[in-house]
Amino acid sequence: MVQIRLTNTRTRRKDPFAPIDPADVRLYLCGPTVYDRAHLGNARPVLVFDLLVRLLRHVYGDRAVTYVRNFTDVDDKINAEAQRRKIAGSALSLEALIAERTEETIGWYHADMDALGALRPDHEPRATEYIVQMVEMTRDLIAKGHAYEAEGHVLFDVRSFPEYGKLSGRSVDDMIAGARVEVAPFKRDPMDFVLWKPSSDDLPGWDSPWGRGRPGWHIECSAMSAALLGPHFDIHGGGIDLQFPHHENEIAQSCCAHPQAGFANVWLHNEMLQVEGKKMSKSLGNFFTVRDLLDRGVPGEVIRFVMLSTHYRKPMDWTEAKAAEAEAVLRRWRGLVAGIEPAPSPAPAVIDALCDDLNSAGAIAALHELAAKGDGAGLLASAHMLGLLMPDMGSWAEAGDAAAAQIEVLLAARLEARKARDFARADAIRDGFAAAGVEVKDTASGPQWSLAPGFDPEALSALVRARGR
RNA sequence: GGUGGGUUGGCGGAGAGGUUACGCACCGGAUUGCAAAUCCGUGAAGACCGGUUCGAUUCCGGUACCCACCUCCA
Repeated sequence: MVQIRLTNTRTRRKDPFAPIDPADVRLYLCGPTVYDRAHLGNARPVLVFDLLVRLLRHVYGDRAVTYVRNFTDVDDKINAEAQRRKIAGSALSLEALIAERTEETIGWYHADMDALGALRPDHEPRATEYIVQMVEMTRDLIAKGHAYEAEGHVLFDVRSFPEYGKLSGRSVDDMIAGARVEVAPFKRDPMDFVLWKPSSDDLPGWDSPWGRGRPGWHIECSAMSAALLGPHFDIHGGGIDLQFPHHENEIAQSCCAHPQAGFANVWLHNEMLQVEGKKMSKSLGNFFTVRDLLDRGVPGEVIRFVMLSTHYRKPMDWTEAKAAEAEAVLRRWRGLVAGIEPAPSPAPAVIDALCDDLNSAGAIAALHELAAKGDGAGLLASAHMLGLLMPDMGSWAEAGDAAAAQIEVLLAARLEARKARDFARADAIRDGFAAAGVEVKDTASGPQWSLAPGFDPEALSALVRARGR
């Protein structure tokens, strides 16, 4: 069996991956807060974990992997959006407005991630479905002396957990010295964080031993991972920005609630996304969602390819140039594998690259080499390993039947003109193809065509009409 | 101020203590009515300063610059 190696944030090393139970490899990815469309940065951990899950299933078997990704549907941003709709005159109750907002956002999220070829996780728990478990875990943490109640809040006592800060390499004292922590008067220590907080009447809330309230952000992942994967599982991940405080706090909660379990063995964090060399932000005007790109005609497969062409632990720069290059490569490859059945297994070079800390860029290089050798079957099987060249994701690269028929007619006319040595006429058709976004290649076995990025069906029709004159 | 990451050829982007990464672009050749595509081939690199070593772009130390996190954030 091949050996997978992964860089573990906890150990700061690339370690051989050894599952707790090879028959049930368990992963948890921190999912989105469902208050708005997913932006491009949200897609990165999804694609990294998608690749990881595909690799784990390849190595350990399709049924031997359990992949959990949550939806955070308790959040002040969701509440704010619901309140905005209420103020705007909605007749629905606040609870109904919140449900409406989260439902539609989850629908968008599924549609957008599906478009990128990301497999759905085995479980997609919502925070609101696990309030009971969160309350129970909070109660347990108080009983074990790791949390305390103060003014309707329940706070985690960071000083009760000596390991606090280990994941992110910080010490509580250093962080306090940084003087950027919010000091609430009822906290024993400025770094203590909220497990439960009171809700006013205009906010969603649940009954608890500490009154009507709602959970803090971090407790949901501790409660849901324990419920679905158990207190000890294999891999936990997300963006590097979650390393602190979110994952640090999850570790504190889970390890204190289940002292012997160990929580997640491997912590996997992806670096952040940039756009044209700059941080993606609303203020810089370079902020966009996955849907924005899809609507602009950038195929999901192209987004996926660009994302995978940079190693997950490096900052990834989204540029128009990369998208154009990716599109050209995918068109060429799709042409190469058209009508070919995939080989029985992916190329060893591709598996080796992926096993080496998910070296997707190295795997893509190996795909290039397969393509250069003309090994279409190997290319197809190996690309499938990366979720590329999938049969159901190629419609963007294909012409409709009508366009195909028109192109065939024009190709026949050009051939006729060339036979008659009427090169002016033949070249006019060729130029027309180029203008319409149809790429024609004259090969030894006759002309082959494909669609270029700017394909224009109108221009093609006009070309057919012009030929009649 | 604290923590972590980065700096590779024209551009993108990997691995490896010594042997071509790979892709795009460029250049030369084959091919073509001329092209495009394709094929063959050439060239081009590792921020800076030290150290270890027979040998470092790869390991170690320092400097500079960049980025992220430390506050909701993937």
